[in-house]
Amino acid sequence: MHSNVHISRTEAPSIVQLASNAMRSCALCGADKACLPELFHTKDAHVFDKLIMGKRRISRNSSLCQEHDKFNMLYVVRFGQFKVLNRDPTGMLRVMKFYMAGDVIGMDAIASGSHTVRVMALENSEVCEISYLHLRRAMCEEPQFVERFLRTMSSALVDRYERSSLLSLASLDERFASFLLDLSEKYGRQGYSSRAFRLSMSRSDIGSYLGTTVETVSRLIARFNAQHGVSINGRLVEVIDRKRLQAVLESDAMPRSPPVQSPLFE
Amino acid sequence: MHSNVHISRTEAPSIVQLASNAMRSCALCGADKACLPELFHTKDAHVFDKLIMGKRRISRNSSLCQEHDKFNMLYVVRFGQFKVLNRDPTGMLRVMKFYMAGDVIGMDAIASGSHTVRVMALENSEVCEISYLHLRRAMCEEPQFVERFLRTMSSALVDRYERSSLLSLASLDERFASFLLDLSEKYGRQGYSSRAFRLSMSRSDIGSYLGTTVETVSRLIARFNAQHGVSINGRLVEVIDRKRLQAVLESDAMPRSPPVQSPLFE
DNA sequence: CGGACGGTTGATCGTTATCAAGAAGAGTGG
DNA sequence: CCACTCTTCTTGATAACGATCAACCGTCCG
Repeated sequence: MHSNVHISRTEAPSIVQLASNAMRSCALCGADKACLPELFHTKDAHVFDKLIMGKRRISRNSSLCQEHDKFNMLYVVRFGQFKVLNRDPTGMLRVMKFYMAGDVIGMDAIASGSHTVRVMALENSEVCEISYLHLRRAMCEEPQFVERFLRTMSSALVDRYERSSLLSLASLDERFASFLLDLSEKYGRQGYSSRAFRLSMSRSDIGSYLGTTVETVSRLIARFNAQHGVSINGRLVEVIDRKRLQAVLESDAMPRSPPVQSPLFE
Repeated sequence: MHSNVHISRTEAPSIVQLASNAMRSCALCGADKACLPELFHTKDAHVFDKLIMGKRRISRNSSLCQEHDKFNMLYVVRFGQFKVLNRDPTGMLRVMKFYMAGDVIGMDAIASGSHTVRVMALENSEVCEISYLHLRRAMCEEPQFVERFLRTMSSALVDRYERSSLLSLASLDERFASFLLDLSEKYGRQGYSSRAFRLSMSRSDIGSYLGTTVETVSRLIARFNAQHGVSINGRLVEVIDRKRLQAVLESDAMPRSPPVQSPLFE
């Protein structure tokens, strides 16, 4: 039935794979549109090329790095997807974040010199390795590089409130709608369809990310298919009626009451 | 009764206040022990001093910065405390983080050039203003400064998973225990007592941070006083039995304990 | 004094975790 | 290609936890 539902996601990478070992240049890399949205800039391409130490394949379900691994390299996702696992205060591993092409991995480790989270591939993936040592050296020589890297870290900071914000939502319907819309937007930005895409994570990954259980995710999906303008079949997602999906987030709307519980002032 | 429960927290700052306008040097600043745990390093003090553009007082319940404010300055908390408010996907403001002395504020804004969150003082507070322009200039001149700043941003990254981790915890008991232990540890690192301290945030701030309501926070406190080795009276917290508090988090840590599951009964 | 605010407590109801079982895929080896 | 197994996913029944609504208390402030 819906067994070969790959859409077009893996096509571009698969073409590039053959040449990938010989090809270090970002300018020539087939992934350049999706990749390095902040760090990369065409006029710096020659500088940046020197920093790419190599590429690394990570097969589905194996880890790019984990807690306590020594830190040498930053990684930029070339193609594929990853999940970030971190321990909650009771010691359970939870999914904190999903990475896609162009995302920079490893900046957490700069502070302590070793990685703080496990990063696991959701599908067969490839990353570019960037030597942190070389990057720092490059920053001394080309000061505009400093600014660029600071911006990259800064937007990672902003981004980290995302799941925290999502978990603030009282109802799971809101969380799930928010999750889907966010994914859709990310696929859109990558140049894929934001209307139809394939989930690369399991139901239990979704559950972990949303702060709930597999069973509830299953029920959410059933209910969203029936009521909220999407069609989720296996891992294939189709956004039938985006407005209806967005409405889940706006339903809470009490017309114009101050949404905060902080004192009025001014 | 417990009306003047200030413990010793504000003493050191209050001594410094008088001289604060004249005194820009980190080396002379009374807050130096608590402040700048990463960015500051004694041998760089002379460089760093040049970056401090001034100090700024923020009175209780007013904002240091908010969404869309233009970004010029980073701030380092000199004394006092702040909460960070961010909008969840439905538009409600939620408490994402509490800042204490030494924390660096504003790094989110580097990417976009404007602030992304509201930062509000929980008590009368003071920050050092650091010109981002000057900081970048300093980084060009003194390369080891780059490394230091990257480390500061990196540990901010690690830190941002904290609330996300906390909200992953299923039960509110776990979240609240985690919250208290974390606060206790932070006060300890600041040189104050980790056994007794004063909450500077309201119950509803706590509720927002923990992802619950004021009422539930109230009930949590009552129950924790009775059962979990703490005494919380108004805003005064005393950790009576730390192990008991920690035990709340360890309840389900190990693989298989012997609960009641047996189909046989007597 | 009255009103606003922060905090506590009570009663009720709904959402969601949990336990349990079964269905559907995916991988493996014959 | 099929039979087997293991994992992932779905569905059902039940109970508990926490949100919600509502009332009340104490404090601060004009």
